[in-house]
Amino acid sequence: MVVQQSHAPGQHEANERFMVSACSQCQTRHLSICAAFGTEELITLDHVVQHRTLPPKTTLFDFGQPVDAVYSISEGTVRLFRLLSDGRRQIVGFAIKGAFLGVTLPATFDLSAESIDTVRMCRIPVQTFRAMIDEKPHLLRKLHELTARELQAIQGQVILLGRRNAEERIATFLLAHRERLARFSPCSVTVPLVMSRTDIADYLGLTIETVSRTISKFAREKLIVVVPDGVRLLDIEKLNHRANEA
Amino acid sequence: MVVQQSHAPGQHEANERFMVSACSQCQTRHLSICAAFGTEELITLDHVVQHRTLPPKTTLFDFGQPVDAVYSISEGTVRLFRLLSDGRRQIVGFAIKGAFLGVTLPATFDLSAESIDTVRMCRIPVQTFRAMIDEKPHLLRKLHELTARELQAIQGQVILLGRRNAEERIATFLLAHRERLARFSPCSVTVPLVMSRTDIADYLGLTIETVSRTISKFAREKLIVVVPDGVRLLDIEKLNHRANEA
DNA sequence: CGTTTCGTTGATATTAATCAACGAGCGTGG
DNA sequence: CCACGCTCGTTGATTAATATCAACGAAACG
Repeated sequence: MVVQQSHAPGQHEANERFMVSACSQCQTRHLSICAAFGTEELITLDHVVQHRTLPPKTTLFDFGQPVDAVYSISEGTVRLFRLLSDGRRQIVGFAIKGAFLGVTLPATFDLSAESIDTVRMCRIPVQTFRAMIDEKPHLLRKLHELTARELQAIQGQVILLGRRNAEERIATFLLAHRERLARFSPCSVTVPLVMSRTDIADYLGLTIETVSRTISKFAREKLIVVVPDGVRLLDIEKLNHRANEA
Repeated sequence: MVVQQSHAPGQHEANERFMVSACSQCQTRHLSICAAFGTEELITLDHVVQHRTLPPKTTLFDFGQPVDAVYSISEGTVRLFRLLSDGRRQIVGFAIKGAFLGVTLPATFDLSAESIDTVRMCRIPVQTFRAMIDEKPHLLRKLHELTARELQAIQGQVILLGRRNAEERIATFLLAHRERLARFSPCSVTVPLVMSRTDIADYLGLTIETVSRTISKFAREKLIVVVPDGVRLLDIEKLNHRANEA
């Protein structure tokens, strides 16, 4: 669904001539909704998909906007959020490699989305996508599966926000984020955090100060070490215990 | 999907002889997933569906249990929740008439469910349901639609729990609950609350005391009146303002 | 090199939780 | 039928957790 990596200007066209399908070569394909496509469908897809690279802090779409396209993220991190009228923000999730934005196929976006770092993505016009769903029950099945997975994930978020304290939230977040990233990068105790403390705070229903203090506390207790753009988990055992406290 | 109402013992068999399909006579059919079924399918359904009436405070299923059946609620209220090991409870939703439990088709239940009051429901063995989905793309479409709607609803819950204070939560809950109930009963300013204050607290991520105090405060301010088993909304305008404060 | 953003830390304020007491309603059993 | 014991909701007093306000240093940025 996305070409493997950026090419020198001249090389790009060359690739298009040689490759049967750029989407079929896509590294994130098997992680994404595109895993549901067969070879011919991928070729069809090549003609409708728009590959885009977004700089950091770019809006993908805004809450309430009519849905004109759906997105598959192939690199980078996107924050999905809602703003209250007074500026309070709740981040509902971080979309990373393989994420599909638009599982609910709403008429208007039910969330806003912004790139955090540089994001590569595939944009599919929604009418095209709907047409494909109508043709292929298999795709609808995959879409339902993705929606179901998302629903289950967000149920966890509800429990976190409703009934867990600051320490449990941070510990849970670090462990869960590591887990998510482990799907690609070899499983490491170093958890890269491309999002800011403010993003983490708005995701966990806390303030930036509480996030900072709790991370500092964990560091003081030697559960983690803060490293540039992330944390290294020193004691996953104990961290897990702090996540499921009591 | 469910017969209209309970019958005298002898009458029940009589009805079965006369009616083409009990499910086709179901009052809640058009509100539920069964709206996706055609006439012949409803007849098929009659043979696999188990109609059950549960007394209050009865477990429908427990978190982690293998999913053996899915449920359609035709009367009463069910609480859907997760328990933490120390007894903290987070209610994720209240299922009422027309609700379908099992939209994500998981292998094991991702929530626990208990009747709050007397609940009438239709139980469909999961393998039967899966088989129907495999045959009918239309049903899968409906299921996806339900899952999507649920996902959108729970996103609202995340925003509520993450970024709204006690007053906003209570006001939002009362208005939203009224809205949900308005689908059946003629739209009234009286909101029946079958669930206890503890249930409301566990749904809104608060304590029972905070719920009680906030409701009392709204009553003192003449926004609502507490009536037996519910509240009457006196000033929906202002209540709405309190819900979306700032 | 100034300026802005970001993360950290400290002091204080505020919200909601906790602890505690009480009264009303309800079901049970004497 | 009444008395007892529950559960439930309410309210008050206090505590604890987290938010808010404020200051600062370091890194990033133009």
